[in-house]
Amino acid sequence: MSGVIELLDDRKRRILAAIVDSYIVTGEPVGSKAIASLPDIRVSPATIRNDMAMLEQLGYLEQPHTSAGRIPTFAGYRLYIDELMNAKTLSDEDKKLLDECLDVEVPTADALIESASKALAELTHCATVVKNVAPKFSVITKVEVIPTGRRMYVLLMVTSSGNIKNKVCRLEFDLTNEQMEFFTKYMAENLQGVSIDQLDESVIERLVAAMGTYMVTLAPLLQGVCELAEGFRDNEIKVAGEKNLLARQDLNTTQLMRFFENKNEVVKNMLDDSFGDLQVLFGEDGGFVIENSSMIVSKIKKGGKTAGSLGVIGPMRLDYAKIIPYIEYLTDRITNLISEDDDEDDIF
Amino acid sequence: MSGVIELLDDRKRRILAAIVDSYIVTGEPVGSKAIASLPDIRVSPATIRNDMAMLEQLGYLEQPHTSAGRIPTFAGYRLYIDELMNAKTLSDEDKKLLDECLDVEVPTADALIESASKALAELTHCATVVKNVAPKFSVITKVEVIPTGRRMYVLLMVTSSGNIKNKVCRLEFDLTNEQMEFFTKYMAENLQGVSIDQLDESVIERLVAAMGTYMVTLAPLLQGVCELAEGFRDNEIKVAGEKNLLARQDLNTTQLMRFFENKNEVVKNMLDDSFGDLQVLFGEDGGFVIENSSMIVSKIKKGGKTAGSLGVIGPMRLDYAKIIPYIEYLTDRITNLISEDDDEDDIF
DNA sequence: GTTAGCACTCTTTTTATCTGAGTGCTAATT
DNA sequence: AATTAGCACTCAGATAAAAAGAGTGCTAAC
Repeated sequence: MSGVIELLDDRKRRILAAIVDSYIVTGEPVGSKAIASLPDIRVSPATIRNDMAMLEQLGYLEQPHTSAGRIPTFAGYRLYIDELMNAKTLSDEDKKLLDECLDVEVPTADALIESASKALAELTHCATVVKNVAPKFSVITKVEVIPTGRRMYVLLMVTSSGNIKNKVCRLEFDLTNEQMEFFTKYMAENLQGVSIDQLDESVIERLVAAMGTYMVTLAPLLQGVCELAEGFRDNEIKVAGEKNLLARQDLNTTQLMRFFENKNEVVKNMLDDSFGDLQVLFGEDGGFVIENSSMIVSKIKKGGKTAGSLGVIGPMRLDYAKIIPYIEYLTDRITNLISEDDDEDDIF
Repeated sequence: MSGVIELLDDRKRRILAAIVDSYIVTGEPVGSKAIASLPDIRVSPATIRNDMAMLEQLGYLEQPHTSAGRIPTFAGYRLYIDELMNAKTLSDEDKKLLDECLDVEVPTADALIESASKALAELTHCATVVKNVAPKFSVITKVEVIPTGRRMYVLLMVTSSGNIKNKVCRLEFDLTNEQMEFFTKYMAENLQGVSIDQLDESVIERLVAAMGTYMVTLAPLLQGVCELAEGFRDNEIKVAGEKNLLARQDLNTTQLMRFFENKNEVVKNMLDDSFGDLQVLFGEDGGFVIENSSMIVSKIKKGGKTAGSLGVIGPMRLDYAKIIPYIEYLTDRITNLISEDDDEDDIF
């Protein structure tokens, strides 16, 4: 091994790391002089220039123009993230801060993910995106109907993941007590334990058909039940802190808008694709086109399966060394918290 | 009267109107030549220049710099809106379009206002703001508690305005059937008919005290009830279409952000202040500082009292002649729709 | 292998000049 | 008395030229 010429020796790696570090902070191309002045680099600018030329040849750096410093390429960032940066370990204060974000009243997967998302957007001054697939795993535990006015009824649906949604239905006629009791019982018998994912029009149609003609007045309620389930499913992708990005001038506003408007289609695929627990995607990767942007995503698990993901979207020059540990910590905690629930409360 | 020199004769008014019209469309200062070329102005540029100088002296116009055309001042806009512009009358298609926006499933004040707000944001490419004070008028019609898991209960609150909110409570102990029945009955006896506006901590404390020691386990539920009422109250101000404004470069992004972040405090006062049914506020008026911005607000009524307001926020150079009729129509329709309900369904 | 020195490149900043839209005033016209 | 043509004047914005500066690559010396 010692005979092999190392294309990327230790010094070059340190220089590359220093360049990315600097670029992340300033956003300006980095010159040889700036690097030479760093305390732990003990060579002259000329030497650094040679190394930089080499790093450029290897595809880790590029020059915006001849007389400018260097900026990292995609490959440069990747290497930095995978091998070069020294991820900050979280201080106890950091952990305490993050724990507080997860201290929600009722720690369902939903509430935890949502709260983490908002906190992270705040902390990083970036946008965050969450995907919550808890609905897919969760089943209906309860459907209630409650009269609230003349011909007005509230449908209430509770799922095993602890989520609740309600919906007002306006009917053509008032229901008799008998009808209401029938409905509640019918729902308990036919929908309890049914996966949110499976409950679609076809199920409803079958139920309506099976219900018999006498109870046909109840059909609109069943329709409402279906819409409630849909509501749970549609809720999958959520973005927080969009405004943090719109203010930045290194990201294209139009592209951002387009992204946010189509978040459901766009992000869904990105988070679906199989990848490790934590992954960083760049700009045009994975079909979402926000030039100069980067996305750090991490998975949240539950019983071995992916229960959701939490991600930060920002400029390419994110403070990876800080943010990655943040995300890792949050997703780990959430993963633990929702697993604990499993034993304690049998929510799923 | 005929002897009095008219400072603002008909021609000057027409010229002012033409200048504002043009500026609203182009955003560029308007010169004498452009006005002279209009079909219904039959005087030379020189004459128009004289009139423009006069209009400037009167405070209706200003020049960004010597060699530029004129732009309207606040007073210019005000006169334009109050007297000069010819508001477009809505075509049948327009009305149909707007009616469709109000065709919501369950026409509560809330739903109507929300739907109108979103539609208006879309139609005008501006932000819209709504204030919904329905909660103030509405009273509690129902409080239910529904068990949904070990020590987990859903509180459901329904108000007379047809709004529903739910909240999960996690208790220290499971409730007995007896306790649940007691709670429901206690709520029905003590909170039914109580105004959302009045239900605060002090009421809850009184109820807890009156409940007796045996039922003290229920205190957290009462706390939850209080929070639900708070939730109704907090929901007062909503903004839609923020992004439409962030894209514009004639509005200061920072000021916009600040505005949106503090919308609750800022907008509340603006809409509270007594004013006519429809009002236009400019830039720095009323304490909200988005330079170069304008806000058209219109009231929604219910039984003579203000039930809410609907407003459009955009650049000063809004298409008032089009948007004002839109808002007027929408608020009128909503006012009618929620009054009809009064007779038909006795929701309030 | 490293470094000082230096010519070279290319962006950015500064300075100067030009152009044109639009005005205000005066004097002629209706 | 009101309107208009004519003209000098102003000033923002565009275009061009010049200067400054940051950073490089290469060569030759260490």
